[in-house]
Amino acid sequence: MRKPEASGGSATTTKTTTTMKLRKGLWSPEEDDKLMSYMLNNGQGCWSDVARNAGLQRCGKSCRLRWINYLRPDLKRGAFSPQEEHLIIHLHSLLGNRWSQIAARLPGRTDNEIKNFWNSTIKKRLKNLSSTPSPNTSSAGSPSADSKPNLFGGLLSAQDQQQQPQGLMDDFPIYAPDPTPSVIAIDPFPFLATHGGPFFPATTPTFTTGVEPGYFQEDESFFTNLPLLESVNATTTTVAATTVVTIAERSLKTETVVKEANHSNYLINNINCFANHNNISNNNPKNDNTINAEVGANFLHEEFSIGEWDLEDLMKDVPSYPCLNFQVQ
DNA sequence: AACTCAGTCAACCGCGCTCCC
DNA sequence: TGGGAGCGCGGTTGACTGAGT
Repeated sequence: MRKPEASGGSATTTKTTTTMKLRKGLWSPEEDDKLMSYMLNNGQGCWSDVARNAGLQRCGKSCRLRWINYLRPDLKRGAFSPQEEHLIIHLHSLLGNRWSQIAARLPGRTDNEIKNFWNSTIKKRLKNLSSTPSPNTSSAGSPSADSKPNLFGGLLSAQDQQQQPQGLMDDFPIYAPDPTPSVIAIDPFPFLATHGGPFFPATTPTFTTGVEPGYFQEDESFFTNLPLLESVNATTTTVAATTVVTIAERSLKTETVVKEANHSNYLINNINCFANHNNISNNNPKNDNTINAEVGANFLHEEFSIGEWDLEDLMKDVPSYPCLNFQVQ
């Protein structure tokens, strides 16, 4: 971050507005106040006019950025929720580095925020995962190709997943439409429910295992309509537990190949790890932040490849939010 | 307490697109 | 049709911060 130039510094000269040196660097609270009150009173217009009329010695571009990334009243503050993380990963797998398009589908988040989050957190995590050998490979002597890294700090193997008793994965949250019908129960945008968002009912339903009648299934819900790459490839059997991993890896342009392995304990560790990550207890999965989704039994154990797809077609059912176009009428 | 270093994130930069004259 | 202005976007920078030593 840059230090704000001292108010009244080089910018406050006797020069005319047009020749006045424009300020750079961090915004002072006074500047924020000016821009905020101007925007609330006048709405968005030509940004150079905004800068001029609001009495700011900033370029219009800087004003625009400050407004979009910081002052906009509909911004959501705070850390990304696990659901948002997953959604970002999923959308990134579909859209690539089109941060603005990803942000348009994450209400209250800015492209800059998402970009930073991706570059600082997710990217690094993926990098670590891609280079993390399986701890069970000590006997094998080399990192196992049978193991599958996940984003949540461990490794999953396909056979682990296959061999786990059904129900073990019940707390593993997913957002991708599963081939099995009884899936998906995450509210990615609780504030939308609170504030009567465009795609969710005014009251947040309690998400429990299985389908919420008349909710995700009947509405044009976000997640059930989110095109999953697997569905794009049409022939791939999907397992929820590996979906995030798969998508993330795809985003790194790596082809996912899941083979059989024998790391059952690892799966358990990973489930617990992820449950902890989401503040979920396997014994008592229901709390205020419950992410409770049932995964199908179709654990992935087949190979699939990355194909090309039509972006517009992929995204046609994914709602976007006009939050980047705030304008006072 | 002092220092180092990695992580975070606000802001800038440059490019490309669109619109208008 | 060409050029300039404005805007949006993605990449990058660099100051700040907190953890580790």
